[in-house]
Amino acid sequence: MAMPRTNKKPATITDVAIAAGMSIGTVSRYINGYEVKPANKERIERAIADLSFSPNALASGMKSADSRMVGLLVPDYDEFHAGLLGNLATTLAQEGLVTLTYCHESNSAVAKEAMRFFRTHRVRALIMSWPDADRNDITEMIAQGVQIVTYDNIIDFAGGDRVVVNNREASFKAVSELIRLGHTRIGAVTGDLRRWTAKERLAGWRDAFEAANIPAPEDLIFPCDWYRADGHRAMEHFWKMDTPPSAIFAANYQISLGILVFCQENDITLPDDLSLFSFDDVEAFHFSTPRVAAIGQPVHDIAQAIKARLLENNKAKRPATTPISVVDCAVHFRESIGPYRPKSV
Amino acid sequence: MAMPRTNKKPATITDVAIAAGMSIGTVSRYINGYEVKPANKERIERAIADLSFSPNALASGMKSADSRMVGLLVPDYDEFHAGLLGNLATTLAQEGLVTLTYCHESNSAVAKEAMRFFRTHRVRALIMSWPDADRNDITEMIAQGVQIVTYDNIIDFAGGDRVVVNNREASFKAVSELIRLGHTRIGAVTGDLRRWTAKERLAGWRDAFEAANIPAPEDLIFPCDWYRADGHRAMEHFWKMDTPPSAIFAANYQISLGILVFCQENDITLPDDLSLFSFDDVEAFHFSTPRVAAIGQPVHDIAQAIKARLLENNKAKRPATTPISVVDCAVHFRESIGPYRPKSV
DNA sequence: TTGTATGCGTTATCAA
DNA sequence: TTGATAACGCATACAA
Repeated sequence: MAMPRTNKKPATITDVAIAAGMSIGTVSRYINGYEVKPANKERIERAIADLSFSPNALASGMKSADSRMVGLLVPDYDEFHAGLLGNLATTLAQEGLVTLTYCHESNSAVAKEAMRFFRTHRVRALIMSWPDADRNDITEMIAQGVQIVTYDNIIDFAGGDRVVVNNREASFKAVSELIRLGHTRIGAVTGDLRRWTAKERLAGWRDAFEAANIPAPEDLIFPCDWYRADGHRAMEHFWKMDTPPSAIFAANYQISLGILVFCQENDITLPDDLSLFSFDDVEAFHFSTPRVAAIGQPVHDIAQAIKARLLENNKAKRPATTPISVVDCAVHFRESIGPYRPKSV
Repeated sequence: MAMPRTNKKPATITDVAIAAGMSIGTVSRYINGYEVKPANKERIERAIADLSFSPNALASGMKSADSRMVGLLVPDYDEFHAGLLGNLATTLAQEGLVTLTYCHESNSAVAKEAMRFFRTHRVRALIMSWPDADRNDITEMIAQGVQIVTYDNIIDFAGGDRVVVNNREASFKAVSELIRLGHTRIGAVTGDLRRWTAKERLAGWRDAFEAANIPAPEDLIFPCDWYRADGHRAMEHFWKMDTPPSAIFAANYQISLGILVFCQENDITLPDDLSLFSFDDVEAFHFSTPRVAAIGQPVHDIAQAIKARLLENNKAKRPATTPISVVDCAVHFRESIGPYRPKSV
C-alpha cells in the first residue's frame, strides 16, 4: 500500500547518547569496539535497541576517510562473473566491506563512467577486468591510496595487484589430452588476442604441440572475439577447409556454445565427428549431450585470493610480498572428447 | 608492483573553489547543475580537470540525506538473479543510483545481517525477495522513508511496492499445452509451498485441469524445496508409482535440472518416456537434448518495472497509482514435450 | 548570479 | 575511562 512516506529521521548517535545519559564520545567508542564500563555498555545497548539506532555509514566513512567499499568492474554478468561477484560480495561482507558493481560491457564510455562512479564513491579498492582502462584514472586512484586488483588481466602499471588463473598450464593439459587421443588437427578459437588471457591460452595450445614434438597447425588458429557468434563463425570457417580439424580448443564458454549450435545445425556429432574442449565450465556443459569437457575456473578460490590481497595490503600497510597470485584451474575430461578417427567420406 | 601507498588526499570542493578563484557555493551549484556564469563555468571546469577532482558521494549524501544507493537482497546468485542484478544495476546507474547487493542464501541470520547492512548504508530503497524478512526491520525502514520493493513475493506489510510475473497464467499455459498433447497424469514439483510463487504456479497447474474439465491428479503434487535435489527426489518418488506421470511441470529450473539428472541416470528419454515443462528458462535448457520447454521470466522487463517504481515514488512524491506491477512471462514450447503415448511395458 | 555561514552524523584529539 | 569539541566535504538558506 502506497501510503504517504513518513520520513521519520533515523536516530543519530547523539540521540543515543542523550537516551543513555552520556557523551557521544563514549557511545562512539562502544560502537567501534573500544572498552567502556560494563554498566555504560548496558545502557548504551538498551538505548540503541529502544531507538533502533543504526550507525550512518556515510558519515562515518566521510570522517574516517575510509568508505569500506570496494568496486568490482566486470565486462558482463555471465555465469562466471556472477559467481565471482557472489563469492566476493559474501566473503567481503564478512570483513565489513561493501561491494559496488559496475558492468562495462566492453564499452569504453561505460567503463569511463564506471571509473568516475568508483572514484566518486571513494572505494578503497577496485577489482577489475578491464585492460583498456584509462591510465590517468588508474594512476590517480593509486596515488590516492586506492588499491587496484586486476583479475585475469595484465595491465602494466605500478602499484597494482594481480590475481590470475594458470591459463597456460590448464590449456596445455587440455590440448595435451586431445593429442594423446590421437588428434593433431586441433583448432584453436582464441578469443580476443589483444588480451593477455587469450594469448596465454593460445600459448598453452602451442606448448602441448611442442611437448608432443608435433608442429602446431598454425592454419587452425582462429582469432576472434569472445562471443557465441565467434564460435559459430569459427566453425563455418573450419568446416569449409579441405582438412578440417578433428578437435577444437575453445578459449571461453560463449565461443563453445556457438560451436555447439553450429554442430546442432549441421548434424555434427560429438565426439565422433569432432572433439571439443572448452575453457570455462558452465552449467550448460553438464546438461548437453555429450557433456562438454572443460577447464573450470575456481571462482571461490579466486574470490579468496582477491580478498587475501585486499586484507593483506590494508591491514599491514606493507607491500605485498608478491604482486601476483595464481589460482589453479580444474581440468574436467568429459564425453565431448574422444579418440581421433579418420574422417569417413 | 606494491609500492608504498602514497595516499595523496583527493581534492575537495574547496580546493577547486580556491583554484578557480571563487566560493565553494558557486562550485557546488555548478556541480549540481544550477546556472553559473559561462565565464565561471569555464574556470571551474579547468580547475576540476587540473585537480582531477571528483565529488565525494559520501559527504554529499550525508548532507542531502540521500545516499542515492539502493539495496538488492537476493537468495542466490543463480542465472536468474544474476541477470536481474545486471539489468538493474545498469539501468539504475543511468539514473545515478548505486546498487548494493547482498545474498541471504535463505538463511535468516544472514538476511538479518543484510538488513543491518542496508540500514547502515542508508539505502533509499530496498529490492528484495525474502518473505521471511523481519517485520520490525521492514516497518522501521519504511517509517524512515525507505522504499521497499518486493520481487515475486508477497509480504503483507503496508507501504511496500510489488513487482511480480504472471506466475499463475504462465503456468496455466504450460500445463494446458501438456493437456492438449494428451497428458493427464501431469506431475507438479512445486518448490516451497509456503511461498507465494509456489502457490501461484501450482494454482496455474490446477487451473489448466479445471479448464479442460479433467480432475487434477492430486496424488502427483510433490511439495518440496527449490533445489536440484528436490527434482531428483521427486522423480525417485514418481518413478516408483504404479501409474507414474507421463509429464511433469517443474516450478523452477533447479528442480528441472535435478529431473534431467535422474532421467540421464535412468535412461528416461524425453519426450518419449516423459514430457518436461519448466518454470524459468536458463541457458542449459537450450543446449540439452532435447531442449527443455520453459517459461522465461523477462529479466529486462522486471528490472524496468522495478526502476519505474523507484523513480515514480521518489520523483513525484506521490503514492503509486497501484502498488503492484505484473510482468508477463514468455512461454517457450520446445522438444522436451511431446504427445502422450501409453507406456509400453 | 554569487558569497557566507551553518549543519549533516561521525571520528579523533585533547583534557580531565 | 570519559566528556567536550574540532574537523571531515558538501549542500543550502539567506543575504548581498
